[in-house]
Amino acid sequence: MGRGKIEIKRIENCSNRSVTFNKRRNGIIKKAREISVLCAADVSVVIFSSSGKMSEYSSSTLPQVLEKYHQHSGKKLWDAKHENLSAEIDRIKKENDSMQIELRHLRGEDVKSLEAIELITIEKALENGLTNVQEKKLEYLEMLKKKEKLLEEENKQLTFKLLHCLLVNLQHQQMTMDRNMRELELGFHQNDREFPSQMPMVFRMQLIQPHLQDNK
Amino acid sequence: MGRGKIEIKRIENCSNRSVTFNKRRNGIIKKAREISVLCAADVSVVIFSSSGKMSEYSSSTLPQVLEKYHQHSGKKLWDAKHENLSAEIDRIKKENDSMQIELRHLRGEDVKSLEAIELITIEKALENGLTNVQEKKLEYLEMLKKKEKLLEEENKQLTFKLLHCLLVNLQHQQMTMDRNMRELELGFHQNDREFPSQMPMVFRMQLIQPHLQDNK
DNA sequence: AACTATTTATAATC
DNA sequence: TGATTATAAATAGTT
Repeated sequence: MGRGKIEIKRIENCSNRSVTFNKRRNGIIKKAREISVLCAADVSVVIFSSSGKMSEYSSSTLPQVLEKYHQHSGKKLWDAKHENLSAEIDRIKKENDSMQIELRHLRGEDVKSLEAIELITIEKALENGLTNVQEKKLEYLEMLKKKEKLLEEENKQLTFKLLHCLLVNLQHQQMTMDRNMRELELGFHQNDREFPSQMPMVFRMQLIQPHLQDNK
Repeated sequence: MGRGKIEIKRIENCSNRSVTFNKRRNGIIKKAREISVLCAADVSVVIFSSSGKMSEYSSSTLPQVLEKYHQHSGKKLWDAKHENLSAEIDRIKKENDSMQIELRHLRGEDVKSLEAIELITIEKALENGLTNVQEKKLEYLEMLKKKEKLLEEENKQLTFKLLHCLLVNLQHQQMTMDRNMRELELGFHQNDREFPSQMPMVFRMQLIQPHLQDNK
């Protein structure tokens, strides 16, 4: 139906093919809609263009139609996918079970049915694990000790620096007191209220006392 | 297209509907085949008549087309069943992973990242398991000992019975020999070759010797 | 994307 | 049912 008859074979010209595809796709979907209305039929059409674009028409929802298809054709639709999943579930479940058994054995549960050799194997495994874990614990403790030592060392150095600082401070204080004494002795009393010495006595005491406590 | 134009609405006349359905179904499937060839398209058509009869066309297999559909439309096709299975797989996999981790920890592997508290917990678990397993081993050993004792007891009784049997046997032999002696003394020589005594000497020796060894 | 000559599909009829 | 046919619809080639 058209200006000329065409052979039903792949249209090589890409843009021609695309145009024809669109026209015919619309035609099919229109026809599908018509038959579903005219004849109360349930229809699903899914079309992928050669470029991968999808079009669909479905009188009811596609899953519903597929469910019908499924009923009709005896399961063969879902099975592939479904069976893969089921198989995977089985596989994982088995893995699961064996691990569960191993765990139970390692906990010493459920060992009634075991032979002596198995018991010994499990015991070995447990002892092994225990050794490993205790080793790790030891490592951890040693690490803690090292850290402790480092901190102690740091502490020592800080204390040393602090003491040094304290000493300097004391010397400075002494010097100031000496100067004050000298000023007192020389009788510069009128300047005391207007220009107090750089660091007031109270402040000096606050700074000094904690260190004195630390040194106790 | 036909002798007259028709409105697109349900055909009430049942046989008319059936005729139209068949003609149009053939038409759609023909068109589907044509577009798939002309345009290298992937097409699936599923049609159910109002009486429930199914027709289908699919350029590749329907599951393949549906797989494509699935990829395109993101899961909404593989409904409840499928998702249940997927969810179960996820659940089991998680369970699996946690068990695997626990097992690794119990083996003392992979514990670099662990905190001290965790290490101690694992150690406790291992010690617990070890205690349990060793208990079981003890039970097993005791069971073996009991069995041993039972067997020894049984053995003793069997030995006793055997000795008794042996004694009876010896007595019987003695009696036979005595009788033979008496017969010899009484001069019944001619009967010896034709009627040898019930149990020949050689057989008696075979039966007796092993018991003598056991008794040593 | 619209047009149109022609083919194709199909509704009505036999 | 199945074949025929007049006509509607689809569409290939064209603009």
